[in-house]
Amino acid sequence: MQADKAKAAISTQERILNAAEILFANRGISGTSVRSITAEAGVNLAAAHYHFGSKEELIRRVFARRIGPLSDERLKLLDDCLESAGEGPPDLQRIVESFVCPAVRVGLDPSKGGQVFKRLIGRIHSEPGERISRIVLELFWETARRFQEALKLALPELSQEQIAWKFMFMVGTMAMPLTASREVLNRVLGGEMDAKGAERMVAQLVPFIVAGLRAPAPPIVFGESEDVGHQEGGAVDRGGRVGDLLRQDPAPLGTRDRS
Amino acid sequence: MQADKAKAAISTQERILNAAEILFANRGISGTSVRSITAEAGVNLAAAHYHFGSKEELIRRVFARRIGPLSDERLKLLDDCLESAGEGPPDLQRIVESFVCPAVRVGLDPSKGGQVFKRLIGRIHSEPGERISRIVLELFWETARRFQEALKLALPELSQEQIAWKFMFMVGTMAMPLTASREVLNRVLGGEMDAKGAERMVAQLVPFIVAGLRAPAPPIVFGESEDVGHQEGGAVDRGGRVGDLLRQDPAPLGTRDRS
DNA sequence: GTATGATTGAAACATTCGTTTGAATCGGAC
DNA sequence: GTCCGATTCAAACGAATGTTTCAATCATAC
Repeated sequence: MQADKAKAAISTQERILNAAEILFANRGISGTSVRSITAEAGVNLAAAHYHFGSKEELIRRVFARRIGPLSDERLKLLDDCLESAGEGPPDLQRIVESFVCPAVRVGLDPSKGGQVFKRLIGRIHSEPGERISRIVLELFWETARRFQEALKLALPELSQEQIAWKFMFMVGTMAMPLTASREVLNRVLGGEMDAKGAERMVAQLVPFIVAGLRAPAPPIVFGESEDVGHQEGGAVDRGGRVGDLLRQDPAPLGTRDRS
Repeated sequence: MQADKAKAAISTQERILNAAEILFANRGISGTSVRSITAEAGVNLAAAHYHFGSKEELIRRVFARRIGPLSDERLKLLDDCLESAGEGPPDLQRIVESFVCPAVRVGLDPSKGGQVFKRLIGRIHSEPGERISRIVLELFWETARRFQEALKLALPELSQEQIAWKFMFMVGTMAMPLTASREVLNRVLGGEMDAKGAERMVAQLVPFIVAGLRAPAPPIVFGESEDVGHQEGGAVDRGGRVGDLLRQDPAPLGTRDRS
């Protein structure tokens, strides 16, 4: 009874947002119609436009509802990390965990949509298209800025551009397992993906990112080759081979006929 | 004249594929209509269905045209790498370069669409939706399998699951800068993104991935805490804090009201 | 030249899209 | 009860979607 009441107490707005979230996560945004959202929500079509005005505004609300709390938690953890670091450089791993764990945890909670939120969060960082990326960017930008600042403190030897790229790599590394469909995950992993598997994923993910962030990158040189000092770890470009690889004949990727 | 002839010699099929590629990269797949493709290509609407039968088949052809040569080149570089390694373990950095550089180079070539192909390649690894991910998966799967094998040779101490996750991280790390819209890139980087900037990006990207792959990850434990041996690099989970972070109260991300 | 098959053209197909309309219904305030 | 704003409903709007049709056109072989 109480449960029924609670269920019935879900407002039309929330039901629309919940349905939209599920469909956005599964079919993408352009691939989801307002009609399918209202049908899934069990409400009238006009209700969507009555409460949100337009599909674009509905999209914004769907993402904002999740990005807001997500950003709050990320920034709270980041603040804790920065505070306990005092004057010294903050702990890199804690910065990464502050960014990654809140996003992943939502996918682990079985009481919620489970995979649904996870893929939506993943899509936040991967869904393209000018309109959508602008929505996400404006909601996500403050968090991005704060974490780049923190990375700069933890890795003071890096330039601003290097920080920006590394931050982007971090986002991408995290977004990929979150975005991937269950089908792809099962195929790549060769088995079902469960909550425990997700936990093991994070256990791999954080060290991966931390090591990547710490990796000595070649200074921004204007020549191509140069004896880069520290070979430790081997993660250093060896005399411009990457540059060479990038300058090869690009024909096989170009206008080669494949009619 | 020669140029005109060459221009005019572009078949209708190719013009459709080229236009579709550009629009897919810029607006996404669901966001691109067949009409907009044929309009951009300057051909009749019916030509698309005459040559490709359906939009789905057109999508498949657009991606196959690029993934094919891309996979060929990736695997060729990988074979070179494995061959020169002989019996011993292959060089990890060369494996990464074999995977990353062919994908990035296509975005550096100014004679082609430039950003266009790059974003399409990026989208290959990020565009979701059951249909599309299945298309990409079947085209990409062989390459994924081969590179995971190579990673297993280079990192024999890792389990199959760990290899799978690390491979996924590598794909995500690479896909993010490729997928991101120019607007996002400019915002994050604080300036225009040119060919030289892309080259610097790869110079950061490869060391990031290599270090991430090499990062000692915690063994798959069933308890939560344990003294992990090598602290080198610090990229090791310290006594289950990640696990703790993942098990916190998830309320702020859940059904919190934000009407 | 004609005949033939491949390709293109303009138009329409039925369906779905986002959005709007106006009447019907609901829940409280008075 | 009456009133009124908020909400829901069925229905329709025009535009856009993927697809099909069929005549017109092209290139080429005869």
